[in-house]
Amino acid sequence: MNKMHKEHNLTKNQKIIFDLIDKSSQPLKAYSILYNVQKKGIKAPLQVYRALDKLVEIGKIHKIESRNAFIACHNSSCQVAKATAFSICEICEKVTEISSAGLSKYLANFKDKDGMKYSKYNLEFFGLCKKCTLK
Amino acid sequence: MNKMHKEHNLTKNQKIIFDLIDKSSQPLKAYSILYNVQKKGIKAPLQVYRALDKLVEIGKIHKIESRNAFIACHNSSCQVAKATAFSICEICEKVTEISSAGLSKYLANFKDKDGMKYSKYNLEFFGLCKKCTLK
DNA sequence: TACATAGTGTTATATTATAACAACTAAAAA
DNA sequence: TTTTTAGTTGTTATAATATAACACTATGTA
Ligand SMILES: [Zn+2]
Ligand SMILES: [Zn+2]
Ligand SMILES: [Zn+2]
Ligand SMILES: [Zn+2]
Repeated sequence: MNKMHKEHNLTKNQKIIFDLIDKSSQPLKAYSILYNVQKKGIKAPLQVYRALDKLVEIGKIHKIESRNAFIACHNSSCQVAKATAFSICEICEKVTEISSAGLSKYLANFKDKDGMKYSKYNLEFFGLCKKCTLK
Repeated sequence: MNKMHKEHNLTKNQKIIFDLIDKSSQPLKAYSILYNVQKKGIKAPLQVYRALDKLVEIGKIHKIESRNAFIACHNSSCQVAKATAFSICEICEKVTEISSAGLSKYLANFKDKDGMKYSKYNLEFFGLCKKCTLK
């Protein structure tokens, strides 16, 4: 069976956990994931964290650092595991992955004072989502 | 006594903890701070976290989200508490606050697909610092 | 003074994450 | 096929990070 670019054969635990995150409309926290997959035989935190680590590594999910939560990648899984940007609503906690060619390009090419370029970044914007702005 | 713009009279605990962070060459973690200020009478995690929360709020320090660690602000304390950018070395863990007018401007004006602007952001770049690049 | 606001000290507890080790599985090398 | 290897699993225990709740104290302001 020939693997396509970026295709990863998830293991059982990885698949269970990815499916849960992927179906969720908001980021999920590790222990909430644990609670939700216990009926499927995943009993310990470490089983969850191991799957999360792997899924992050291969770019199927991203960690929202300011929230200690995990969201499925929606940028075609994900050319940019190393270059992530999110908007986070400070009221309802809705999180959206930003996919902007302009932004990616700007940040990928950003050099600091010393002329140093970076291999990876994570950007989190905070504000109010549309819904919460109208309230 | 008239307060100047951005001047904050730190309380005893806030001052102890700010001084420690300010003197440190790298970001400090909450429990390492606790350990280091116990001789000064700060005995419990909550005393540390309360001071940290306040110092973050007024922009004297920033939290490095991906590291759960705290660093003193070096952008004149800090016009940009709500707009932070750091570079993080993935080998030696050195963290530097980036102060780039171009970057600030770009991000402050960034609008997503829906034309939404954000009131706040945090950006963390990862790579190798100069020293570690040469090794 | 009286009141409000913020900070303190304390104990207990919640939440997030990793260490250590034995066992299993799949794939690839011999 | 057997052997080896790398990766994953299941498990118990524990480390690291962060907050709840409550009584009390300081400080500024009306
Ligand atoms: Zn993505
Ligand atoms: Zn919202
Ligand atoms: Zn700053
Ligand atoms: Zn370095």
